[in-house]
Amino acid sequence: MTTIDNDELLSIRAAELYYDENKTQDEVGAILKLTRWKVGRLLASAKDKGFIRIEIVHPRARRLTLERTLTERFGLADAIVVPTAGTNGSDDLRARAAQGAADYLASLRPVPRTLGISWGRTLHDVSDHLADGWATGVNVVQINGGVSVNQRAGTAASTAFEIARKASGQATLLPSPAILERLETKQSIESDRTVAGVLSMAANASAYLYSAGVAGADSALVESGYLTSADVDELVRRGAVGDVVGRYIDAAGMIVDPSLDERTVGLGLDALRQASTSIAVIAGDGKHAVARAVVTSGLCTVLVTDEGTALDLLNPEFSA
Amino acid sequence: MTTIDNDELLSIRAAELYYDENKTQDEVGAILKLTRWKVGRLLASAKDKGFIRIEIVHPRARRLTLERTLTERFGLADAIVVPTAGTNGSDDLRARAAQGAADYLASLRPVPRTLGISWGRTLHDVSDHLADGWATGVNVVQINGGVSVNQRAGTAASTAFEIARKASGQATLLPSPAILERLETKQSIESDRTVAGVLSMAANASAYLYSAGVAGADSALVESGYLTSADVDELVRRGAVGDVVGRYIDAAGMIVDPSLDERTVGLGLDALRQASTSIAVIAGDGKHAVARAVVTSGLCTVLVTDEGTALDLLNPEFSA
DNA sequence: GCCACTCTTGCTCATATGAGCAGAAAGCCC
DNA sequence: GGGCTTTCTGCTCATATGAGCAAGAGTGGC
Repeated sequence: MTTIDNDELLSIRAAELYYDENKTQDEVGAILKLTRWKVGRLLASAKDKGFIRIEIVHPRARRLTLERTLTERFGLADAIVVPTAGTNGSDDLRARAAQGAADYLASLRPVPRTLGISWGRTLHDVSDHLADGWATGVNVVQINGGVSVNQRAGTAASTAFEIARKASGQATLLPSPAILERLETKQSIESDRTVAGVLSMAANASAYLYSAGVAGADSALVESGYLTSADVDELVRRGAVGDVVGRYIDAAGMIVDPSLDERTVGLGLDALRQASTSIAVIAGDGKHAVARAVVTSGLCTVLVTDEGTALDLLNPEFSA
Repeated sequence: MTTIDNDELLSIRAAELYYDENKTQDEVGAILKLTRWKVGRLLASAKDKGFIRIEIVHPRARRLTLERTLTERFGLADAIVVPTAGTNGSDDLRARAAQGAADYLASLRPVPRTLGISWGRTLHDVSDHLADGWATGVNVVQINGGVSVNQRAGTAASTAFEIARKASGQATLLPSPAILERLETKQSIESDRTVAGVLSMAANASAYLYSAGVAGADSALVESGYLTSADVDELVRRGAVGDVVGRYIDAAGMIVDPSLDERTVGLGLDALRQASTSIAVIAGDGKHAVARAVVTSGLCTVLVTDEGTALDLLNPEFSA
């Protein structure tokens, strides 16, 4: 038979009486024929041997310890980690992270005058979870192109409008495709007064909020028709792990295909890296690699993610 | 967006700081700008809304609340419920229950002078988990037949010897097949002096310890060759849910096939029902139905089981 | 607007708990 | 066995927490 230290067993019995039956340490002592100090010590030992697990089960709970470790390890200004426990599939998880991002955004001080945002499912979820009046007078500007190619892009516009409306601010769309076929077209559209104005507004935003996509056939850029899935396969072959504001990066956070990148309209990644507040919302099991690339290459100052992704980031596989 | 009461959210934030970051309620109050009394109240509300889950993770932990409910609901003398959390498959679960039964047996007062036992995988596990010297001078007697048909029955003997050895007592085997083909053979073997002696010893045991089998092709009685799987199928068709000391019972705890039962050697079920201490060890997802039959028909005074079975027993499906 | 009612808040006070310490017990080396 | 260190035990005392209460803040009826 398995031999277990007798004190260990006692500490379990004590924990059962103390936590499950809410008896006082004194009462537990009486039952187990121990002094109440001994009981206190047994409980303490059970705790630090990890036999007592206290979990906060709530969709809006957070994992503060993980958050602290993340900020320290990657030099972030802040991290928000939502728990995985009790989620039903990735939609649920994304919704939790979106809620976390919404809460964070609402608590951000100073309140940003202008908020630059990307678009996509995650951003749409964030707009959805923001409360009416989350702030007042925040203007929202799109930082990458994608209007009116199809419905998906339509939600891009509505995301911006929604976030702005709920903060009684103005939304400014970037009236341009995400990626153009020819460099010249891209250059001329960028020099158009309207587009240039939006881009400069985007460049001067006080904070950024964006998500990241996985490099794969279900990528938003493929669904929106800017790239074919063969294009994405090729990018993956060249090391792409995902896209950030329409730009494909590799594990080191470097642009995978510069010629493609030059034809992509919107804020450059360096602008995100230099921003004082740039919030990345990246959650889901499939996004571990992009999340790592974003965080390690300094693309964000604040990361909003889920427990699983956070644990993966802290996994010692890449540590010093 | 989902509307959640603001106090609820605050109580979650408070719980994170209090439980995960072990701050004092005062410190939490300072952070959330609340008085320490408000924090106390928020924590209390989080607790009773069930947002705080405290779990004791240890193979030898027990579920005292379930145990109490079981004893009350079914009028048992005692119940032992081992947790399911963290088990790897049914072997692990059975091992935990066996450990629980061993612990219970060792703590039983008064110490039984004679212990009647059945045999099978579960009982073997119990013998394995008993500590050397779990008691002194306990004699063990088999209460149902099954010696020397094959190895499985061989372990039947060793189970008895092991339990007795560890308590410095004698083991007495029941030298008879479990089931005989003809009633006359059964009657004559029972009247044999040796067998009759063992049976009377069994009938006078101060406590009984047995398990129950599921009525199915993998039943121990089939594996041991006493029944064919067709026999068992027929028993199932007639309402059998499982067997106890070699006797098949239905959901009401009644003998399914009296003519078969008359050819079965060993203690009758009524003897178990009248015993002052009869401990049933029944664990595993497949055994919910037998467990219910055993408990509701008063076959045991003490039930050792797992969380899943306990919850099934308390499931209001059969309640008043 | 005013009263009766309930719900919430901040308190006092009793109790439960953890830190720290001195003596007891148990190993351990010789 | 004697002296040594190390661990364990039961204590005192300071602190953290929960129960209970009275005053305050809302709320609805009229």
